[in-house]
Amino acid sequence: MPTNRIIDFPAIKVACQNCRLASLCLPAGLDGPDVDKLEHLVRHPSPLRRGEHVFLMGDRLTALYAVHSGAIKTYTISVDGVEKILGFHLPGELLGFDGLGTLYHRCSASALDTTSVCKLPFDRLQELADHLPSLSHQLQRLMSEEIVQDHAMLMVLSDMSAPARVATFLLNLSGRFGQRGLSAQEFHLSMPRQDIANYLGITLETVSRTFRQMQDDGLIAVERRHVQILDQAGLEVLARVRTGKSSSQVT
Amino acid sequence: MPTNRIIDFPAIKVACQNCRLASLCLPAGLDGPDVDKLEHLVRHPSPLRRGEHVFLMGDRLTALYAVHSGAIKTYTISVDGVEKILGFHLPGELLGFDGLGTLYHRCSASALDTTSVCKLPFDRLQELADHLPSLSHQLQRLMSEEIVQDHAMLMVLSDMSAPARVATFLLNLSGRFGQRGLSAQEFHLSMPRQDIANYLGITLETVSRTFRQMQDDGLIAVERRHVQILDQAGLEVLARVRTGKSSSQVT
DNA sequence: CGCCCGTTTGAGATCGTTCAAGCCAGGTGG
DNA sequence: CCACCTGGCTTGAACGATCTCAAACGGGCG
Repeated sequence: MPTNRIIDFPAIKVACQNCRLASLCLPAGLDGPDVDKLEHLVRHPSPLRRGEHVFLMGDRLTALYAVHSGAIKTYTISVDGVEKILGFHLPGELLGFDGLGTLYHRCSASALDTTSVCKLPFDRLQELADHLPSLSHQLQRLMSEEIVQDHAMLMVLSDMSAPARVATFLLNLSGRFGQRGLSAQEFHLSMPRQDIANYLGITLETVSRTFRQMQDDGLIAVERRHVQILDQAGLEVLARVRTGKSSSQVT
Repeated sequence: MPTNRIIDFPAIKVACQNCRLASLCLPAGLDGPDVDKLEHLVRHPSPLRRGEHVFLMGDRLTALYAVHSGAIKTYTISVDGVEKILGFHLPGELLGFDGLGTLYHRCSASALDTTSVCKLPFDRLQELADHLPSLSHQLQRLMSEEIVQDHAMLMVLSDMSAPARVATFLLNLSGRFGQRGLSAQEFHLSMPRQDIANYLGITLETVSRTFRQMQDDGLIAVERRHVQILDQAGLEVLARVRTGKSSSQVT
């Protein structure tokens, strides 16, 4: 692997203080001076290329990571070698919480695109959190939100028809892009169809067919990785179509 | 609702110090004196009857709860009124982590059987944790483990055939009963078929048929709520039968 | 004793998968 | 600059696991 010396990054100063994502990330809810302390322990490894890993399942947990730019997928490999994608992570989101129990990573994380991350060495982060309740609480909040997200995903996977899953996925991405100041109507999918399918618990053919159907219905315009949301309300209706499964209805 | 005064509980002193479940619960990893401090804030509400709630989705989070005896289910109701069961909680397990982000409960929790819980008032718990890093870390660990569990469930729901789901469910319960010093081979299902089905993302008819098939295959003996595991290895094999779904195989 | 609810069992319908072929864009080499 | 090749994506047709609908069963409780 030749060392790429054409681009040099030292000039780019990434600081939580002036990061547009601070309100979505770990600094949220911290006082200025506390953000300063947090910032002193953040490291900025050189950007990852597509497919490179942030950490691998089984690695000792040495740090938590925040996505700074690009996109990351987290996934596990089951005993029989099947990959299951657990989530896609956009700028401002933290990775690694599932390793805090055992201090070993329980899933792998790899870049979907050229991606830069902020590294938060765990020992030092923990030490700081022990002295800053506000930081400790913020970590707690973020973990809690991950649990809530996972619960939402459980609902998607157990209850929803394929079109509802895809609609939910697009709306979720759209909302997250919007939060980050990007267009919520038009965006780029950094993951292949296979990964979307895996994440949603359906096949890539079904994803493809569903995209087409949505396009024919005028809900979206999709061209390979480029997606445009034409009828958000329509998607929201579609997202509510359950499979049924005789789930107990509470009226 | 008549007040039941036949049984009186004051004589029953529930203390973390001599609770058989301490090693699975919040006191795990705390020093003796710290357990003592924790114990001073624990409250013991009178037992819940089947169907009674520990908390409701939308309630302000005032406490975390540990199951002391019995069993609890947590579930959400989606906008269109469909119930989705997120988990079953056995003695020693904590509830409420999903409310730490917003300070409102994001799911409901109800008793599957007569159940007693230990109530941990949140303000006081947080305050104590701010001064006891070991408690804070233990909370962190438990939340992390919940995330890991949810991830395992995502895998079950997106990848597995109905028989594999049921087998996984039985093995999971079996293991948890074993950890608690109960029989891992023979146990009681405190939840109806409908709830098992809902939790596993299949229909109650499929659960019923799968139980029958497993019984015919000599893997289990099942009689209504009573289950006996006859061939654990066989169940483990069954639990690995995926639906396929063209998931990327990593060999 | 009889009702009711949870459960079992059966037969047909359906959604999504499977398998298979073709397409398109981007990169490579002539 | 173009032909070719590759990998990701699309499209089609048939199959099958699981759902749906429906009916019967049985244990527990009033």
